[in-house]
Amino acid sequence: MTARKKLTIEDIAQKAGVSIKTVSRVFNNSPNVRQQKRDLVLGVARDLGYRPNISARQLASKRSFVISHFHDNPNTDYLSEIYDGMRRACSEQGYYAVAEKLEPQKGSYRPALLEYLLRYEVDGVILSPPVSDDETVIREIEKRGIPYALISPGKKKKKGINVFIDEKNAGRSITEFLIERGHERLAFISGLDSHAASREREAGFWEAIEASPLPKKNVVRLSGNFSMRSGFTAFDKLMKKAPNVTGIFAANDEMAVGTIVAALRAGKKVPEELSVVGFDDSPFARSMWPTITSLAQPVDNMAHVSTQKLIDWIHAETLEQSRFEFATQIIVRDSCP
Amino acid sequence: MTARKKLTIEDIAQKAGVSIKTVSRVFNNSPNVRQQKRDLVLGVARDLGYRPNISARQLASKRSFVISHFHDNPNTDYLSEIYDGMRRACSEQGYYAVAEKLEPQKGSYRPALLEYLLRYEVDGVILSPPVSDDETVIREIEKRGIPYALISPGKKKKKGINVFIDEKNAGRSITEFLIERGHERLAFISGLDSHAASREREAGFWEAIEASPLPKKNVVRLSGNFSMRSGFTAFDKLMKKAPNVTGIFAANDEMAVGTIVAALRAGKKVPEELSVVGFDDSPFARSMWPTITSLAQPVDNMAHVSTQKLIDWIHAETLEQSRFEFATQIIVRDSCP
DNA sequence: ATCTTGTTTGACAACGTTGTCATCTTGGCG
DNA sequence: CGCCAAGATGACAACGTTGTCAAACAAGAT
Repeated sequence: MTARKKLTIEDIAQKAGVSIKTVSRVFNNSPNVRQQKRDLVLGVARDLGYRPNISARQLASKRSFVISHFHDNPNTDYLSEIYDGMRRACSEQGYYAVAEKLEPQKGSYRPALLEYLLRYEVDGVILSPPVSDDETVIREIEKRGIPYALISPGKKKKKGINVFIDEKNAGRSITEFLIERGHERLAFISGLDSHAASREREAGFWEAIEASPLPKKNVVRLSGNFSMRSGFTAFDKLMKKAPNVTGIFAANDEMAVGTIVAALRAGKKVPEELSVVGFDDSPFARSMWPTITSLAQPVDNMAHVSTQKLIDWIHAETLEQSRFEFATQIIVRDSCP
Repeated sequence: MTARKKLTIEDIAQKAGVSIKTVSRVFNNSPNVRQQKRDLVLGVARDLGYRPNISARQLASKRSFVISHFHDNPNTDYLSEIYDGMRRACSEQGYYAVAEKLEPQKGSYRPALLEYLLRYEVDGVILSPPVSDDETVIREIEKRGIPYALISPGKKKKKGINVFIDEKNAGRSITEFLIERGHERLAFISGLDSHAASREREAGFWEAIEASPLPKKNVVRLSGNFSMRSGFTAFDKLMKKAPNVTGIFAANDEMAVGTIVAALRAGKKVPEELSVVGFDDSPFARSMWPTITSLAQPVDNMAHVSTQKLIDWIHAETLEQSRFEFATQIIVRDSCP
């Protein structure tokens, strides 16, 4: 049973009574094959359990069938969701999904990236924040004519695929959520200003404030860096600056956790005395106590779609639609019910 | 500059004045090549920047150059460390590292795993806990003659590579650490009993207790499931059962975080009134407040070594040493200084 | 019917390696 | 000095696909 003979395109061709080239066409969705033959070949292939040999394909077609995700974000939950989405799309199409971490050495990612592109001759690249904001890297990839997708708050000028949520709008809507719950003294804890996402979320926050009757002096802005620890620190500073704040919007869930921990330590009850909302709907948000109200973005799906579109692009060699916006959702939990 | 011609083995052979077969031998570390020629070829290859074409290699040698990590652990920090270690080892040797998540459907992982093994014909497999404890899966892999490595508390009977730490000893030593700090009323919060690692850590805990003068009635055992939330719940139960406990050993860091959060909420000061130690030295341990004393295992290095040894095994077709034990280290932080 | 044009099909040569096997060196030994 | 075994080298055929191009076929126009 182990010694099952390996099937080749030739076996299928013979069994179906066509040439190997026709089988090849069928498996590549090439045009100019009669529907009847297509079905026949597909049927035979399914019966015998045939799968095209990836290496031979690579060699003959000079493509690598590798899609590579370059990242430099320490949030492994986020990365793993992206990888899952990629993996699904890749496996549907017989591609390899690989992930490559970029070490931010002296602000330049290029050595590792170039080495990689050359070595594996990847067919497509996916970038996630913050490296997806790095113009140099994008130029480098464009220069080589490699199709790419950015998961990133989209500026419209890029050539590649761009999947994104409207970060500003999302920031605005979760702030409005806070305001609607009756909070009149608010605080925003920022992430790293170098991340476009953080800036956008903050812009949304201020939009909501402007649009509300709340006086600006009731509002405090603290800077964090996306880490749990920075949420913690921010809370302590907040208690000095504005101890009567009742609603906090942290630019991600990790900082929200930090904030809540600090609040508990300081004897503040969450959510009775202080409401906190986060962003990302990470596993933290579900497993913290109290569970955290957060803004969810469909990361897995974004990765899936971007990979699919990337593969379409590779095949078609032309890109019709390049920008894909995704809807977000506020997940209401205990930290701001 | 983009149009740099692609180099093949033939170019190197010509430039070095040898046959392509000799170049091939050099790049495969095959025996029977004079050292002088070896150096010559290597030199030419370096000068020209030649890299063997992976697909052609795969096709000709009938190997896939893919090492696949199968996992079913929700801890993405852990997984990502493993992936990093793998990736390093793979890239040193021109292999692909891929990771595949297994959905535990009705207790059987086989469909996805088999599909994968057949499809990509992986050269080697790495399993991490808990799937590394699944005998069925291991048998399935052995049946196909695929070299594999287990990252797992090692039982000695397996055929494959086994990298591990002595979980029991580690559990014992961090418990001793707690006892040495003068704690006399202790609690242990377990992970999932289905994980060998959790059982071993607990065994170590009890060993330390037995070896100490502490009466067993001063010791409480609570069951958790490795989640932050379960640490939280465990603390609440603990306060009912044994409110005067002063030292807690949680079987992983996430539960330690949960425990500390619950303690803060209950108004207990950590570490002044309650010390907590965790296990794994995950990013949580560093970013929580207070930072968490934890037992670190060299995951990245374990993954790196297991991948290297796996590749050696693939090349040698025989395995000389199969068990590799790694040292652990207690990282002292604020939660139990 | 016949021609034209476009669609469908297949034969065969790539693709860049490694495996096999035959041949050529080298060095030790009688 | 010649012989032999072991080591070093190379020629050439795989490996399983896709690309190219020519041939066969179908359908519509004349």
